[in-house]
Amino acid sequence: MTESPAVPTRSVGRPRRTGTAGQDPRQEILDAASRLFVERGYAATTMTEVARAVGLGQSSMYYWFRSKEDLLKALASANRESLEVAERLAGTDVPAAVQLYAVLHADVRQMCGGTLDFYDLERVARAQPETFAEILDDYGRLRAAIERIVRAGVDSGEFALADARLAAVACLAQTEGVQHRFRVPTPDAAERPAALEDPSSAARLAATTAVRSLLTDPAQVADVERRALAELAKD
Amino acid sequence: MTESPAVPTRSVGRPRRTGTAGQDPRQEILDAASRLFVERGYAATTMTEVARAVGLGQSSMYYWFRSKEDLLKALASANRESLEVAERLAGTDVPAAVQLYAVLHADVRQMCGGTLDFYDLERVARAQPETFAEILDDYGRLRAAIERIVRAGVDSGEFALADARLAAVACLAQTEGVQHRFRVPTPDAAERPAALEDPSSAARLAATTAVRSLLTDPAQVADVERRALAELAKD
DNA sequence: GCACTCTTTCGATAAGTCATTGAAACCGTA
DNA sequence: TACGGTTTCAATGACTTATCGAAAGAGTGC
Repeated sequence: MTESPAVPTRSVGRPRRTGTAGQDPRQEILDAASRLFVERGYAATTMTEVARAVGLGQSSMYYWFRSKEDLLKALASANRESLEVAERLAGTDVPAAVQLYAVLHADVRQMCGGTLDFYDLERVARAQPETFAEILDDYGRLRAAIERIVRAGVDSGEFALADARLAAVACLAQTEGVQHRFRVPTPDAAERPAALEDPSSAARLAATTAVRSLLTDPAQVADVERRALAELAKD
Repeated sequence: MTESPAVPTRSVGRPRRTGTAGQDPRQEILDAASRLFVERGYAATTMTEVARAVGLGQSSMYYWFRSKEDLLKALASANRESLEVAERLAGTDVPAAVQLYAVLHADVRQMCGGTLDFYDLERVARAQPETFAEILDDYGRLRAAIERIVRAGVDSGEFALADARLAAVACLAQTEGVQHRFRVPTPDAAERPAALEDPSSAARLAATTAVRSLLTDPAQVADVERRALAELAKD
């Protein structure tokens, strides 16, 4: 019986009332919070509930995280995958439509894959701009990148004439809206369409819709999608 | 001095500590709440703040409204203008693209004109389905109406082949997303584009984008817009 | 002037939230 | 066995929504 224990239950510090003991409390808190945030949403989840889920008292939560917002921040994947995609494709001769599709697809996939509703995160981030400076900054850079791509597409004739700034806002509104609808069942409680079952499907819907709304020749959207997915697979 | 008082200050019931006296406290509460919800958002506004704004004590709020959600509900315009538009155009020979544009335009205009963020309202409504049954029901009917229009458009050849259910979700995601971005400054704190200054502009952006993403021939969107706005002006 | 009702407001209070603080409990080690 | 480091807890504060009974006025009939 000299095996390494399956449950190390490392015992440092005062033991818990519940008797439980995790090997990595911080991670366990993140896991539980992640689960609960998905189930009930950020605002409706209390620190007491998260604490109980990992066998801790409410006040002990604040040993591992300074605040509830801190917990949220730790769950928010800071660096947007979509930004990396945008920067990787920036200098290349990949058509603007393909670039836009790839960026939007990556954006939606990441948002849907995470445990947080984008709008929840946005609300808290806007209330604490210093704490979430990195995330807010990333958002601005993503918007600027999309704006550049749209402008390039208009110049090359791929996209119909449009206000690039407005088009970028519309693209992001689309991705964020689809993300929300992916995460939250429709208000009328109708079942979620099968095509919104997984993050990739949601990403396809949002990217296809947004790119199609800009294309001069919408028939090309299938081709654009194919090439964009190929680009994304290059990682 | 027998003039009707400019400020009736009707005096029924125990006088207020503040000395103030409104002629229609319920309406004054709604006005103050409306203003504060726009400024700080629903969640961040406390009943105490609303009470103070109208010169009442916190607990007196509950004489006029059963709860904070009740206050929200009173501010949420129950019947969606967009639904009336959809029903009015339903049987006519107005092209599907025009119908869709008109419905989405009306939807966004109403959402942006109101004082509540759609997502705030949705969150509360989902937590209290019985109380907000009417609103949730309206949402379902709107979605169904959009689905019908999309289906008709695909049949007539105006729209490219699409899953009507999914397309409807994408349309609503677009309108809701644009509404949110109209209401809340972009997270990166960049100034709001001039074209998002008023509800009608936001409505045009969302409707144009959504309809264009469906049209077989996107060049027709200008014409569709013209006809749709003409239809809306018929009221 | 005096009860009586009706409307409206208030103060006190309950229960639940996030967050802080100082003490307590356990480990390893000198 | 005393001491420092780590982790937990109980107690508590400030703030929130919400409830309750009492209180303060107007109007009415007498």
